[in-house]
Amino acid sequence: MNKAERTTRFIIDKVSPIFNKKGVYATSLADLTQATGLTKGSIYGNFKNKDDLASSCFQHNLKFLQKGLYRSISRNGGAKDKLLALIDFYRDHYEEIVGLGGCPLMNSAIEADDGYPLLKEEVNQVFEQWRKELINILSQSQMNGELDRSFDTEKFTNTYIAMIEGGILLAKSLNEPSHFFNVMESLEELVNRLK
Amino acid sequence: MNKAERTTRFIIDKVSPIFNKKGVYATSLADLTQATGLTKGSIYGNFKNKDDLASSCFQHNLKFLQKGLYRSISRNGGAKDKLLALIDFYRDHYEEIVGLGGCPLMNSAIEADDGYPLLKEEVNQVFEQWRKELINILSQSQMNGELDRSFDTEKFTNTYIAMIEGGILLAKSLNEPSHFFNVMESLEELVNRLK
DNA sequence: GTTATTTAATACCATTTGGTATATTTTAGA
DNA sequence: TCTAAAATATACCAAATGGTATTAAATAAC
Repeated sequence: MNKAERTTRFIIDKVSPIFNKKGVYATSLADLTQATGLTKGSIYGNFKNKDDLASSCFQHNLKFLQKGLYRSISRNGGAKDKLLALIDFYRDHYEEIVGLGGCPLMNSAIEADDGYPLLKEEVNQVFEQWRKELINILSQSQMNGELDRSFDTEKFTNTYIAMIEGGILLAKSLNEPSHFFNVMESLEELVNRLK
Repeated sequence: MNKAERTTRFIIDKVSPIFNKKGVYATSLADLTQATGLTKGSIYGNFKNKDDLASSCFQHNLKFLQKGLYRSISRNGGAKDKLLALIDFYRDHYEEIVGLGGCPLMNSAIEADDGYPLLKEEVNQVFEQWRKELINILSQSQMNGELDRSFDTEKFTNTYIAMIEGGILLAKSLNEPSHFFNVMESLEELVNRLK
């Protein structure tokens, strides 16, 4: 890893939480130079522009959650086990997510949704990827006979995602982690009741 | 209603959806003059500053949803009926909410959550008000005997709110209303299953 | 219709914004 | 160690920002 790669990573490490907390637009270059201790010239030597940096940071912020997703769904067991494992992942890392400024997918979705087409496209891809993976394990579970064939996999997937995101929103806003754990309990019951 | 009041309302009408879509910070005074056809001097004659205007617009954007809440919970019947009525309200007005730029509570919560303490306080109050009202009708329902006394009213309330907000987020981001209706179906089943 | 007052438009301000061309320093290879 | 190349800092720019003091116009009371 040469110098440039090292600074590139350094910048992403320092800047990612700021983008996630304040939003890309509201974060000024001055914020970035202050957070990194570098100058504008240095930052723009490693990134084409603010959007380029923002995109890298978005992907970086997501890596953590994507790891959790893939670790959960690649575990042994049926669909229920995987879905419960993912719930546990969110439970175990709730404080970490809050510390980083909340779910980057939600934050970016809100910032991007009316305007900001570049970021919006990235957000959509991640949402769709998430949906696809969940629908997939539920469908497989239907073929295995674990779940009934009449079961609406997409509907459940949308509900599952909505509960996680909505739970984070409510709990983080009110600074009351128990609200999130409440929602995760409900979701757990929903998963356990699947058949 | 004198001239000043009329322009004040006119400004709020024109500006509220912009604030909700773009966010307060990302909305420039130029956006405001363009949207209203008025000049900065005129706008600042009616509002102390941008934050003052943003606060008025936030309240204005919420009025619509609050009306839906209070119409639903003041209807005749038990807790289930009220909760189902509110779900129907969100179903019936989903497109309207999207057209306005999404749920103002969610949008403002995300923008306010790290920094922007003024808006954050308003967001928290609305969230708490919503929670209070739902917990209230569920508690009353427990006393009436409609619901079991062991039932966790707060947990259900948090889940209910999370599903609505999460559903809007997912569906609006992917521009797929059916995702929201999916989540509302799940929520409806959850309510119907209460006992 | 005249006038006092309220409301809106104009013209301006200092500051900050994202971005860049150039100069300097640091790095790494010979 | 010397040097070419790469990485970083400096100094600058035009445009846009939120905000305001002042001027002009519209309103409402008499």
